[in-house]
Amino acid sequence: MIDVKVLRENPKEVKAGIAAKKATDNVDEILSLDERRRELIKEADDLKSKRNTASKRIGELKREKKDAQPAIDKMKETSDAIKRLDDELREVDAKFHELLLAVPNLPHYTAPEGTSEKDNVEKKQWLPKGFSLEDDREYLDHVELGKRLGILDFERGAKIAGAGFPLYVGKGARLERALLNFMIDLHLEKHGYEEVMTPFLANPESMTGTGQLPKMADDMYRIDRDDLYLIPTAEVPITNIHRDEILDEARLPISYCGYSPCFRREAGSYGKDTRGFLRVHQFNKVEMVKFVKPEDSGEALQNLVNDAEDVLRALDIPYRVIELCAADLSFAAAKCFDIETWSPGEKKWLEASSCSNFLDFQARRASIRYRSADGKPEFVHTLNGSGLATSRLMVSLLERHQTSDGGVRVPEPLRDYAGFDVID
RNA sequence: GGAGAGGUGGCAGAGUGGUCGAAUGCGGCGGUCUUGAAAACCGUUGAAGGUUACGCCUUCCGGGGGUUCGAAUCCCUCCCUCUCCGCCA
Repeated sequence: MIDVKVLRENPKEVKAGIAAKKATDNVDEILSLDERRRELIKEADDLKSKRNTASKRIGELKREKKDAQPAIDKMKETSDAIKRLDDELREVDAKFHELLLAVPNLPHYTAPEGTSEKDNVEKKQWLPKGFSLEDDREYLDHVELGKRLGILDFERGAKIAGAGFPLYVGKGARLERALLNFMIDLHLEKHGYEEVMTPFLANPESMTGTGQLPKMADDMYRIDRDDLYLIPTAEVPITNIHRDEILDEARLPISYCGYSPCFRREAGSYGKDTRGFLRVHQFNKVEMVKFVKPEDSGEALQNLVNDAEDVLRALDIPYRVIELCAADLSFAAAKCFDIETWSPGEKKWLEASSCSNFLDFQARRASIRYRSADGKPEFVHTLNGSGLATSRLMVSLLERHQTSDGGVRVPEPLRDYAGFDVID
């Protein structure tokens, strides 16, 4: 959530940020509601002050066994007036909050300008030794490989739940599990994260806290009778661990890492990237989340990206890092780097990670604060990044490490986890 | 799922219609004492909003709504926690 004070004082900047994100500009409406809201608060508060004084007086009269009726009759009018003002305030305030929650985070001033994903900036490319993107070798794609080796069964997954719900079989299932465990252990042991395992369903408050609601409502699976959502990412439960808390300054920075399945309806993207793992309704992901002091979030984002990259270097998988331009930033993000892995079978880059700095945007929505040295509670900055999502990572892994005879060589760091060196 | 009990400040725990933002204890912070520390004693110690100034006002006792001149206290509703029973990985 954006700071109302910023909105009041710099409406032009806010409008520019909204425009850069190609979001709906409701700034003027918010400002007029804010003005009305403050008028009502002032009027009501003044009357309440009166009421409190008179109320005390009535108490005194009663105790002295004097006639309090005239005072009570008079108070009735004041009370009615307060009720009317509070009723209107409630309406105005609800609308005000609703609109405020719909304002996206503003792009960070260092985020590249741009009008679409075409303006994203490639920051780096990492290729394994001896690997070339122009390799003219014939690569089988992951769907073909998975079928031949009997490790992925998309047809039966579809039978069980529907298209986009993958079924892993045999060494496929075990490789997936190995991958997840390897990534989690790497982040815990080498990068200093603390592991969490969270609920995979979350309530509307949590979804609003991280910014999935209200905007992404149609992209989530919802369990109507319990008013719960299946999480689209572990970012939601992990960030909400500290919702409505004031943390001790000494506890920061906090770095959590956790596995979760992710559920996405992918509404509106039917027919796009439908093959195999490219776009699925359920996938596995290891997520990293950080809570830091405001002055540390810039550096924390760099570390987050590096922690994710580390996985790919260890697995010897080609990747590149992209910085998203303002127009391509998600609703809550101020700055974001995507990591894309190379798919030799598809001959294209696949988004396998997204590392974002939200500044105080989520913290404000979820009320996550810390007590600073001078004793005043302040909002933390939150960040998160995939480290990484296995679905697309699995595509790159299988295709990149396939052998000339149609098998797959398991990257060295995964062998102990998997219990085998090759799939053939 | 059924029955019961309960949700109050960082924690524990009083408070059943008016002087209650809320006793008391613990913890935290500051001070006195001390060579230093402990103990003891004294003081202080929540958040949000409004106004704007460093003062005043308002709100907040699980969430929401209501009754009343006035609600932590009464009513309705939802959520959560605990105990017992049932079911179950």
